[in-house]
Amino acid sequence: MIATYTSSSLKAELNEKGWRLTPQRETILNVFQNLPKGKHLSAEDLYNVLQEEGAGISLSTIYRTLKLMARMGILRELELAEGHKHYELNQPHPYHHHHLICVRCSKTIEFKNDQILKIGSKAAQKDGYYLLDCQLTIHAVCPTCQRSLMPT
Amino acid sequence: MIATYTSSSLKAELNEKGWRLTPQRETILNVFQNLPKGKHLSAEDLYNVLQEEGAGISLSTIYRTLKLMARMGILRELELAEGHKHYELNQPHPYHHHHLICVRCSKTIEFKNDQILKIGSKAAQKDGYYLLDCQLTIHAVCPTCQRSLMPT
DNA sequence: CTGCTTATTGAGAATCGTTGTTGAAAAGAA
DNA sequence: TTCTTTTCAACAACGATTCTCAATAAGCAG
Ligand SMILES: [Mn+2]
Ligand SMILES: [Mn+2]
Ligand SMILES: [Zn+2]
Ligand SMILES: [Zn+2]
Repeated sequence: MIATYTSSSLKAELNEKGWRLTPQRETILNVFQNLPKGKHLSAEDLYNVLQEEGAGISLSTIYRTLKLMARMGILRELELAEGHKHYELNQPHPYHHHHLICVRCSKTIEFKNDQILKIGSKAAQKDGYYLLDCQLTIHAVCPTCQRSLMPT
Repeated sequence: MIATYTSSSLKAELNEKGWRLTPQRETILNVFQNLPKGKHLSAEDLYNVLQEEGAGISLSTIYRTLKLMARMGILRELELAEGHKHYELNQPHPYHHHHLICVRCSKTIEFKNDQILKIGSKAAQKDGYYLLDCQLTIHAVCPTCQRSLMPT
């Protein structure tokens, strides 16, 4: 987990594995770096953001880039109970955080806890795994949905 | 989180919300209750198991039941990096556990940690959420895949 | 037990997020 | 530059999940 990527550190990390730095990849990383705290983007969200900014990157490239960056540990891939994945920068302590999700309305709250990352690192290390991301996901029912009479 | 459901405790919990106990729901819960430790089932896995057992339950019903039971907190819905969801019984301490997943080959290891559930409960409680499930998911690269020269 | 109301089922069609395929363009090496 | 390899955009294809709807059967009140 690197705190902030620059063009050249991104290039270095890509080249190390035989990949290339393209304008598209640089642009996409930039969007995530300038994202407000607590904001998560789906592939389609990102596509729309880029359209508005005039940087028309194809959906295919977006999907490929998101997956690539998630596998490199640059982005976190989140399942926020909406039928599609969301992504955000994978930042180290003290920005590292977790998600509390309402399974009914999908409202999501972020929270921090210093122990989690330690527990996760230790678990990965114990079996010789190289840690990419460590997320505590809490599925729950929010106060509003608890009050709602509607079942389901 | 209830340790073991019987026909009647399941019925009670369903009826409380205006739902009904059907033979299909009872059968499906039974499959999970008799599943070997560490085994997870996808919707299609479950469909096949039921076919072999002679209890032909339709895929539609399986999907509906899995979602229902996950929302009730009876089952856990897991994202094990294979493009589809997996399910297992949602059991309390000391059976409650977490998952360490290789993002390349999807190999999954289960591990336990007593603190996690406490941390999760506290986080949910703080915001008035009703806890259903709490899972620490670790994305990593397994030793074998680290050695493999193949990128991606 | 009987009948009524309404949740649930099964079969298949439909949806939609994601992945695969292709020829063209761009990056990196020499 | 020139050659080789990777990446791109566009669109087709895929597959997991959801939806639709007529038929069935829980649950409940009498
Ligand atoms: Mn977040
Ligand atoms: Mn498990
Ligand atoms: Zn809610
Ligand atoms: Zn692996």
